[in-house]
Amino acid sequence: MTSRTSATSSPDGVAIADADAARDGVEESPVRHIPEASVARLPIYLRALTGLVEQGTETCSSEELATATGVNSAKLRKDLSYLGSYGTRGVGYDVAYLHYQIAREIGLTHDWPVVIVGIGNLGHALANYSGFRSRGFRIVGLLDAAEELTDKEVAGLAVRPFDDLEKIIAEEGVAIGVIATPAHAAQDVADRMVAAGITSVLNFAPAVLTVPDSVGVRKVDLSIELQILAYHEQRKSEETS
Amino acid sequence: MTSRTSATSSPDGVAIADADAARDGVEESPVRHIPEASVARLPIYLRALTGLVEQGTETCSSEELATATGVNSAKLRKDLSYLGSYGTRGVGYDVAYLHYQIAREIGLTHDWPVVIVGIGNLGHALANYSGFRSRGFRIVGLLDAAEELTDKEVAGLAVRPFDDLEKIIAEEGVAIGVIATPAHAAQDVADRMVAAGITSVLNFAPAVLTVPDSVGVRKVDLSIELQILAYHEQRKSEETS
DNA sequence: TAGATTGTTAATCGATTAACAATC
DNA sequence: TAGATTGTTAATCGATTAACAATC
Repeated sequence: MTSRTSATSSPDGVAIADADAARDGVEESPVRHIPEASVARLPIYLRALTGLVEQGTETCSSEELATATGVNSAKLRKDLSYLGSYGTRGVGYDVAYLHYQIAREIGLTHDWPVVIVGIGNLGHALANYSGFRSRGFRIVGLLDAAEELTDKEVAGLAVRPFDDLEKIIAEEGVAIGVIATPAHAAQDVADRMVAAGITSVLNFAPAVLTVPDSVGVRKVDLSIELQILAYHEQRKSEETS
Repeated sequence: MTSRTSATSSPDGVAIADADAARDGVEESPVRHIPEASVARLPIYLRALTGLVEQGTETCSSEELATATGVNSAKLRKDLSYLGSYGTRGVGYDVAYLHYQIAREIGLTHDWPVVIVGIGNLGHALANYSGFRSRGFRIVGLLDAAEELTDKEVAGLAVRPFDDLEKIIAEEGVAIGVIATPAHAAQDVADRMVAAGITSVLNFAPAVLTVPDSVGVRKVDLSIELQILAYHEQRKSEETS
């Protein structure tokens, strides 16, 4: 409820969202609820649209966008219909306009300061990942508990001691934290993030995190995907029909 | 249908699965179909069980395992019931036994040689990721098109030119390939992998891959997860109730 | 036998998708 | 007007979960 306090009281103009939120809140009344499965596909459509914009394509049909993203076209139209009616019957969608509407819906028209904790191989890769910066995410802190990493430069940023966490979160108004530490450290990092005001956590550590209900957590597990592939691979060789 | 040819004709004993498959095929008749959503949770249960084994816990209830994994206990029991009846009413599950059964179901009791193509930051992180090795995945090739990387040592393996792909796949009987290249190179890499006999692809590149139906593809997109978090983060600040 | 916990049933919920009326 | 394509309906499919009989 009263969660984003530190994220909105930023002194240096990074503070976000609330003015827009108030406006949007007035105009779109019934708190449109977009199904989780649809939300998860919006970034996929967005990337395909970015590609079309770069190609100079001005208009596309749901069929074309569906092919480009590997999604069923009826599903795609239904997904888009949750956002509003941004297409034109008989014509299709204006690429640039739809791109903007999806970006706005996801929140990518905001500025999202992010901290990454744990600058091992993975943290290093994440810090350099261009897909973050290009989508409104701004890395404002790389932190690691290992003293030997302090002040080393990674992706143009000096690594800082983990104990600077609270200070950076407060100064920059950080709402989103990324955990790329070993499993045993993850819960402690999450606790400190939450205490400092972070309300969304992206967890790469192989650990289940306990956080208050008001805090969003998503988990990426590299080995789980590989295991799911192995399961299907094994099934293929078992096919004796 | 006739897909895994090169993966099974390996000359050096890496060839896998087929003997086991024949045996299993005889014993478990009706080609048990495990729902996709359940398959995706098996690795999560497996990890929790690994933790319990390490703690020396011998038995656990569905309730305990559910709490440890953040899953509803009824759902967990239903998931496990697809594998067989491995629990004891009134008692719970034998941790070591259940661990083995899940590992066997996923295929982690096999040896899975894997190649990684694209040794940038992410490929580097993947090569060093301990979660692969500890689960039966064995990295047998790190490949990159950039000549300046050739013969550099990463995770104890010399990086090899991309053109060695077919040779390594044939020699080692590789069925699973990991793509960690930039988006523009991903489809070409996938095509060459498939032509060389690979039947499962884990794709980290931000691109939609086109492969034959017989080839399994899973996609991990780091920025998509962050965008989904941003969506929910934005919704939190819009709550005007 | 009494207590505990599994494995399964069945109700519910949510997601997918073919089909088509609306409309450009 | 004719052709094209959206936005929506409704049927279907799959996943979740409370409840409980089976059974240790």
